[in-house]
Amino acid sequence: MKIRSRVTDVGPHRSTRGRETKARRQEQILAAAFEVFAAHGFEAARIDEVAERAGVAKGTVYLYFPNKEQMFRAVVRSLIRKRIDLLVKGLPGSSEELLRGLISQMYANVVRNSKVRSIVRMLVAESGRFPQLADIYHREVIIPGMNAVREALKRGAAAKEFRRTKAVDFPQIVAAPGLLAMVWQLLFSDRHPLDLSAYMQAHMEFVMNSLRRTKD
Amino acid sequence: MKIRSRVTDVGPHRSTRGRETKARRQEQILAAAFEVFAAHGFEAARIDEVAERAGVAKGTVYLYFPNKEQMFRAVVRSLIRKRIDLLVKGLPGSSEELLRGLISQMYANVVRNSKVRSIVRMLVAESGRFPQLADIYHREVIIPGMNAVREALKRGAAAKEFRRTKAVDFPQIVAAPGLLAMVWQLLFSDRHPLDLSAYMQAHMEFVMNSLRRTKD
Amino acid sequence: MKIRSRVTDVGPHRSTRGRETKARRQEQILAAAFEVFAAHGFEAARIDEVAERAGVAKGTVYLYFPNKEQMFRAVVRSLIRKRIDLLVKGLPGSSEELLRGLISQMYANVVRNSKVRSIVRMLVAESGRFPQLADIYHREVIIPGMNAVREALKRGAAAKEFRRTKAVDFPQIVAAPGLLAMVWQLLFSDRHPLDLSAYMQAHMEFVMNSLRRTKD
Amino acid sequence: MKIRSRVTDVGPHRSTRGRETKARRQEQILAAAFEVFAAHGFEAARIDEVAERAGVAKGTVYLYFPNKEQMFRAVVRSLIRKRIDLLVKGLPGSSEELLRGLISQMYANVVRNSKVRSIVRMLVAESGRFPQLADIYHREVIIPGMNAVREALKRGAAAKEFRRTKAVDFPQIVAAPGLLAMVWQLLFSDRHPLDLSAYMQAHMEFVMNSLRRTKD
DNA sequence: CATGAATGAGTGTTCATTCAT
DNA sequence: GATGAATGAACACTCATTCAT
Repeated sequence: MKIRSRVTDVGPHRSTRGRETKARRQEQILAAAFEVFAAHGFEAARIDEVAERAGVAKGTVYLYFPNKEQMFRAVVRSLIRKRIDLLVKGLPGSSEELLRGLISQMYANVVRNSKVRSIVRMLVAESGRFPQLADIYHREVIIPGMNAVREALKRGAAAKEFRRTKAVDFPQIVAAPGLLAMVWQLLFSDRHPLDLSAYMQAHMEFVMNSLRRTKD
Repeated sequence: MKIRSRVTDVGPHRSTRGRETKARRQEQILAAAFEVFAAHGFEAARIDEVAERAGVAKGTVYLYFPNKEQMFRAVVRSLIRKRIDLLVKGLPGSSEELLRGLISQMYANVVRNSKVRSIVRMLVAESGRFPQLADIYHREVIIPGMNAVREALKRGAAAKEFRRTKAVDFPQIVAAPGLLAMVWQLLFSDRHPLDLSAYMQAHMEFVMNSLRRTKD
Repeated sequence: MKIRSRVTDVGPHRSTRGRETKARRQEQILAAAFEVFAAHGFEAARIDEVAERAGVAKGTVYLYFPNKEQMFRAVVRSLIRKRIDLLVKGLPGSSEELLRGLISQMYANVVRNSKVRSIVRMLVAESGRFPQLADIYHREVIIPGMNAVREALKRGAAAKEFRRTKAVDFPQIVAAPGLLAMVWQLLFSDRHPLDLSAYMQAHMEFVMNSLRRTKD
Repeated sequence: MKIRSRVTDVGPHRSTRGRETKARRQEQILAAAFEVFAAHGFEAARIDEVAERAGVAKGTVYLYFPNKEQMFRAVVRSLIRKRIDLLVKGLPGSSEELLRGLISQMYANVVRNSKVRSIVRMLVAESGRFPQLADIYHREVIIPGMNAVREALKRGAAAKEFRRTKAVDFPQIVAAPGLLAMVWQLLFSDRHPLDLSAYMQAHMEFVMNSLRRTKD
């Protein structure tokens, strides 16, 4: 084990070179690789740039990943893994509250999260080249998310709170505006920004209007 | 070695063919370029492959496009132009019928159209590199589409057919499930196919439930 | 900036282990290096593989050899040294018996010895890069071997047992089939194996027929 | 030897760039590649150097050979093909004359030919990596050569000119001194040159002494 | 002494672009 | 115009060598 002095980081001279643990290095490079892949896509990403951003030499990158492709896979996988549980958290209260909570979470953790946006972009861009990654995403993110929504719809229907709806078979429909918001930000954020708060409210209103049995 | 018939290709003197061959060539190359860009993305696309698919020599491509980037731009622009008007067609009948028609059109012309899917993929993938293209798409496709939906919503509200909804400010929400279906097909089509007909019905039901003032 | 304390480099106390370990390590590495160089040639040999086969870390190799080139030289030199005396052993009996003994030895110790074959291969392959090594081989192996044969030829001629022959000036000629057998094995051993015993007999018969004065 | 096109070379201005036929370019590069491979071996050979010697850009090399390995194979194959027939020429006169002719040819065309020496070096050096090439050499050069010698031995025996010898089973033995001379030149030419003429005479004398039935 | 992580110059190969015919 | 051979800059990846621990 190495004696890592936190103090020296702010020392008179940045010790750029390898002081960090192997795992830390791995993460450094992974983080740098994410940035580069997210910015340019797989093919246009340069290992040189990854190395530079990670603060290591080019060769060092290859001590941690056998090649560019595996590096890309590792990047996407590691990022997908991090968001899963956030979606399928607890399920308390009335069905409406529950569903609102899920949607709210989706916006907080997914739509507003620029990393997640980047993952989605990368998946869309490279799904031809790396279909397995889309698969992982489907299994780890989409399915859990859909199940959570479906559960809420069923519970609401059972409690006569929600009407019966085909959306039980396609819970994606409920979440779709969230995806649209993500894509919107990917494509138009600078020139045609979206008021996400108002958008989310409209989204929720739209969903609840569709589901609620009693009319106001 | 290739069996290349030299004779038929270039006549020794003014080739009798090709008056408008010029324009046709342009289109051939454009079509080939679309296929290649759609399949591989900008960076991984090979001019070689474009030329081969277009049935011309590599050098010829450069007679029609100054470089790869302009070629890409031309491809996307030409494709965007073609779909616009389909969405904003006539607006007859009841508001519900109108809206259903719009959604139905969206599925027929957009969601189910693999070219459009490819455009979306390319836009998502390359919007970092070519932001203007997203702009064009926004102007030519998104805005007209949103206006059409908004118009239907307003008309329905004016006729007391639809309830008042914030979705008027964000007509994207109504169409969002269509986008989701497109992305779904891009990412998961092979391994987790989507029953588009049932999905569209669920989508419509969901929308109409949300908008209709009278309950069934 | 690195804070390198020169003092700590010298261990605080003499390491009790490894007295002759030093020499043993040297040999381990040398043996491993031979295998690797023999298998791949100088340029294609990997220090990594040498270290692995020697059971040491890569850096350790550099404690015993300043660089790859010196390592190669050491390998070849050490191997050349080991075979010399075997050829020039005692010279008893009739000249024919003597010569037969020399040839027999050559097959037993040289032709059939895969290490020697590897040396020859390495010399042939790398003589352009390392001409001194060929020199050593010439001095330590070729010259002694030629002298032994020449001596036998002279003795046989003096005893009227052998006829006078120009081969005295080129004793290589007598041994040449042995070299051919080695090269044959290097190039064709797997697909076109050589029956070495029969070959050696034919070789001896051919030599003796050439040298003997009386005819059978 | 190359048939250098006379006319175009003396053009008004040395057109260094691609004027030559595709086939000619191929040969240029092949010739350059031979030089480089012969000088350094496969692994140490640099494509850069090949290109430079061929007077083309590095990329051009890859228009003619898909990769370094195929280039190497092509080099060796093309060289092997050129020498075959020279060995198995006509078979006139007495058996001794015939055999002397064969040996003489071997020295003139093989031993003294530096290209052939280089091939042998390359085969020895790289036979581990490219065993098929040794195979080709065996089939195209060794076997024909051995057959020619065997034929001469048989004919001589049938005519009672030569004695019966096991060398019929191993004609390599008769030619072995030629190989030794080649290897000698590869290894020792500069520092310990060989008087090839005297050597060849000694070789022939040695062979004839071994084969002739009548004694002088 | 030994280690093995880190380095970075160097190599094979690709590919957008040019240009002589 | 059309061709496709040629170019050379650029990139992924390797590996001998160094050095902090």
